[in-house]
Amino acid sequence: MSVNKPRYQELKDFIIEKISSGELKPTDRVPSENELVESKNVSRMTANRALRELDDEGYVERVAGRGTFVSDFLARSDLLEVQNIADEIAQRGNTHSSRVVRQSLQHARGEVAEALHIEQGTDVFHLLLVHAENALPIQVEDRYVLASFAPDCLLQDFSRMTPSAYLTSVAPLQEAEQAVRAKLPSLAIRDYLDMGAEEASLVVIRRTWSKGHPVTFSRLHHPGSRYELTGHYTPPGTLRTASADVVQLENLRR
Amino acid sequence: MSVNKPRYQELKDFIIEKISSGELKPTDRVPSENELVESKNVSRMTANRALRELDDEGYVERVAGRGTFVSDFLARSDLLEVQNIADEIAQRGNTHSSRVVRQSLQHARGEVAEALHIEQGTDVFHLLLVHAENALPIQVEDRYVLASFAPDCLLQDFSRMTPSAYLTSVAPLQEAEQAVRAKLPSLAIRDYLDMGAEEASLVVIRRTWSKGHPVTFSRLHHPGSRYELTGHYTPPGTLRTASADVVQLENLRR
DNA sequence: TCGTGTAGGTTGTATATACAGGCTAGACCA
DNA sequence: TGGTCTAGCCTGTATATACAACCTACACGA
Repeated sequence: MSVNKPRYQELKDFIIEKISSGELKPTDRVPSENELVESKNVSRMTANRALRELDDEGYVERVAGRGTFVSDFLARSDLLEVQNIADEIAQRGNTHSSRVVRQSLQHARGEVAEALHIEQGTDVFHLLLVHAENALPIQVEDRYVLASFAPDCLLQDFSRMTPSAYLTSVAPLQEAEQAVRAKLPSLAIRDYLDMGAEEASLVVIRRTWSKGHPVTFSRLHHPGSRYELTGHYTPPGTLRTASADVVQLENLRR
Repeated sequence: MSVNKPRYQELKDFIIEKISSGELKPTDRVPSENELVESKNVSRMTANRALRELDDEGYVERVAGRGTFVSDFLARSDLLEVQNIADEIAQRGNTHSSRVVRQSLQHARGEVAEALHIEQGTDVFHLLLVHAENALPIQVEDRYVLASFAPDCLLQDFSRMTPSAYLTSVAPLQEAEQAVRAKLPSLAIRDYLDMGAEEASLVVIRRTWSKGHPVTFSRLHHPGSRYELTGHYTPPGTLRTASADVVQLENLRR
């Protein structure tokens, strides 16, 4: 254990703690370099390095002349881009619409309980939505949300705000894990997505964490003939994604 | 155009240029901070920032007391990890084997010519391999390689070294773009992969750049019932995460 | 009232300096 | 010969200082 960590790292941890605890929310102003010089008794260059690295890592955004501000997760995170299909569709200049098929309280069982790290029978909300791009169905969102995480989930109108937008408003999502599979769709899925008989579906299975615990588990079904996931790599290591004209999401990274 | 870029950025560009031009190869020693102070007439802190950021970005690795060295692309790039299925299989402790179905010179047409940004009829090598994990077929690699990029491609024994390992030995691959799709396999693919009649395939379509030009285009077909792509995201913004690799489905079968 | 100008805070960069700690080759000694 | 020690290079961090550019609120004047 590094008992003696560098002072710039202490500063970074100090800021990160304020962000992840909720004391500092997106768009909030972060102490300026000079304020850190005062309060933390460090030189300005040390404060500068801490804030600059937090900027590089995406925690904050800095504007010369104005200050340093907590990043707006909804606005800039690629994680969110992956999650919110409404934004993806809007980015392509198309119209998003969605239909809520189910919005109910259930007791978690089997795979869902396992994925969310909860006991069998724990309360979860079950959401089933069909998302459409220009009226053409493009995704079936089959989602389970830990009830204790978002108690007022049943009161939301998810035809107006997507579940992922709602969930990120409840608390910042801090980690996500996903798997992509190819499957033949069930009859129900095929029906929702208006798919042909000889068509495969692309399924994204995703789990999202907040504050160290998984809070939602979802299966996103897409018609294989109309949907693809795209990714773009630039070495070394880091992946960036760009929007394309086709229906797209992005996956992977390093 | 930013005529005046910061001096630390000039230093970074200077080093990156030496790396991508091949003048500095993986594991080669990079000029030390003090050497840059001398040769570039900057302060040590400026040289330090340049080298430290190159380290953060993965271009180089620094060892206190020894120096700064060019990263070994093959050893650490996730781009490579994603590409070389043999390594992925080995990482899971399993045995990789592959069978070369086709290894021939062709004239590029249609989609291939378009993907590689070349004229119709330009020489390309066509490779078709079946990769197996513990003797179970897992991937059909259908790859086109720009002939001028790797002239001795037909002489290679790809049952011993995978095409991607060979290609990265010819020149570092600097960029990759991929799309993931779900499809019903053709009869040939289904046969190669030993798939059932009611099974979808997961297809990764990838294009890789070297020195600013696309040099290979490939379609990687996987059996949908046995394989998935996984990814792991950690916010904020920078999806700097675990490798995106092909993983075998185990307990997730239903 | 409305526009202009500016003072002062903020980030961005660059330098000089200092000390700590890691690593290695070569000097030195037994 | 073989082991030890150290000088000298390297990175890692921290500070003090300086100047530029940017942005905003507010005072000022037409």
